[in-house]
Amino acid sequence: MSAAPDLLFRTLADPTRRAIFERLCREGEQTVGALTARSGVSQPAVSKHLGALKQAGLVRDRHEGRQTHYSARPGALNPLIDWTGRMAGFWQKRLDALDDLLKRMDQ
Amino acid sequence: MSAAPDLLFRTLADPTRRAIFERLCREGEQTVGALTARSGVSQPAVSKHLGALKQAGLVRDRHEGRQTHYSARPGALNPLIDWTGRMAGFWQKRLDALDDLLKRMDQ
DNA sequence: TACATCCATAACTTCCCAGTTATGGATCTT
DNA sequence: AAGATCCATAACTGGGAAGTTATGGATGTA
Repeated sequence: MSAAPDLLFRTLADPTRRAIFERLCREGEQTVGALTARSGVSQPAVSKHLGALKQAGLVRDRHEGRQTHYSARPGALNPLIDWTGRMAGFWQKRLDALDDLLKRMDQ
Repeated sequence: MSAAPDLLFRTLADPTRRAIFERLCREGEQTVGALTARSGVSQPAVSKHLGALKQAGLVRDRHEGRQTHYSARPGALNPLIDWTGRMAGFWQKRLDALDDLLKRMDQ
């Protein structure tokens, strides 16, 4: 069930897509048009990225008339935080084990 | 100087490569042969992944005779932790601003 | 109604990258 | 010295994904 980090890493690996997500985090809800304006790519490309972000649970969309508003869902980053924490944890655990060993050797 | 997260995300996006890094975190230093044995891919593929991990600063290598030992460098994950923290921070900051606004409207 | 705007999807092209096999240098073994 | 083992690099192939243009549905506006 470690599939969550995989999708998150894959989704955030693309710079354009990550930039869109960052903008949504910084500036809050945005329409597709607003995001397209300063993205450097075409509108369909932005829509596709937003689709990927949505599938990864990183954004929400809200329809209002003919425009769609997207907003970030930072909670979706939790599996990423967990993963990094786990990696650091393994490291620490092995350090502790080494520490123990050294203490036992010391006496 | 936000190039660090980019390289990290790109490097960790590949499942095989991330699995190698995870094993190094969990079990500590490993030779290329040991990593290849349970990786599901060929030895050259593993070498290539290790090269990518090394270039991203995620692993160290140590030569000993004809074998090369690789070990994880969890400190390299710091830019990732910073990035996620920053995203969550933006979110929180906007929540606080909203809170302020509501308070001012309330009185 | 007719036209314009906003967004999503389809169809296509291009390019990057993960994987392979082949090979060679370096080191250990006999 | 000869053979075997470990690893890295080169050369190549295939698949996927990010980008484009074209288009259409839905909604707002004249």
